[in-house]
Amino acid sequence: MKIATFNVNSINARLGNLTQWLEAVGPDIVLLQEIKCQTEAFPTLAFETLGYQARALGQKSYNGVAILSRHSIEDVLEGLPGDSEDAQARYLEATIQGVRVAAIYLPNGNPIATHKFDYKLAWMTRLHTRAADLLKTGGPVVLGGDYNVIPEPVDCENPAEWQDDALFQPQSRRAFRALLHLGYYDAFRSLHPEARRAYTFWDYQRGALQRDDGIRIDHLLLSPQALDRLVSCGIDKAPRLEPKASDHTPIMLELRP
DNA sequence: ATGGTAGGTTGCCTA
Repeated sequence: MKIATFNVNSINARLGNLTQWLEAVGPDIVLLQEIKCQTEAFPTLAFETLGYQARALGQKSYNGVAILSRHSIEDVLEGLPGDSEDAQARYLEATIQGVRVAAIYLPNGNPIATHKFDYKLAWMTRLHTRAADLLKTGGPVVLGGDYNVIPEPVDCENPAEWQDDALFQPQSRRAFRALLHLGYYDAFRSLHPEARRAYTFWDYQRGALQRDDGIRIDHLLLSPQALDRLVSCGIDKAPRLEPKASDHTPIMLELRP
């Protein structure tokens, strides 16, 4: 079973790019972020035509997550537990073929001297709690999404450039590491410990793509039971090179049955 | 030190 995560930066702006990629690659499950539309406005029909069911959790203008699946989507959880006041659409969880999956759009957190960074860290604390609960089920769990965290210096081309950025702050990196210490595995890093210049995001600005000035911030975290089934994991750079591309590119893994 | 690009909304915010 192939599971991918892809921050599309507007589902409507990316409909052509995304459907082309789905047809070319044929993932079983796709975890989407930044759909940037309201739940009811999600273009479900376009995906049903390609054989995918869809579940979305959106809001006006910003954020928004969704799950596409060739298999039935069950036991959906909308929103990250832990703060009933939080209206931002950043978390969607479901069971597909016995695997518990989550589409995560972790807050960016910039600028760091503002409440936005506090919100990011608080959100990561809530994610930690939820991730711990999911581990206790003892089943396969795949937490995929745009974590907005550069885990290590090797996960960016130019660490100095990110020194004052929320994505590379010690607190952000520590909170990401804490998820691993719970017992989760970074699928890409587990299989490719020595990989360099393995990026999932290149800014639209300053010719970042042309200079390969990227960062690895889209991650697939696996419970031990999912890791046991891990066959492969890779970043597909091709979509980022297409016209009208998202600033992110998908990362995908395969689980054996 | 600044501003560069993209998307959605609306006269600007987020990334």
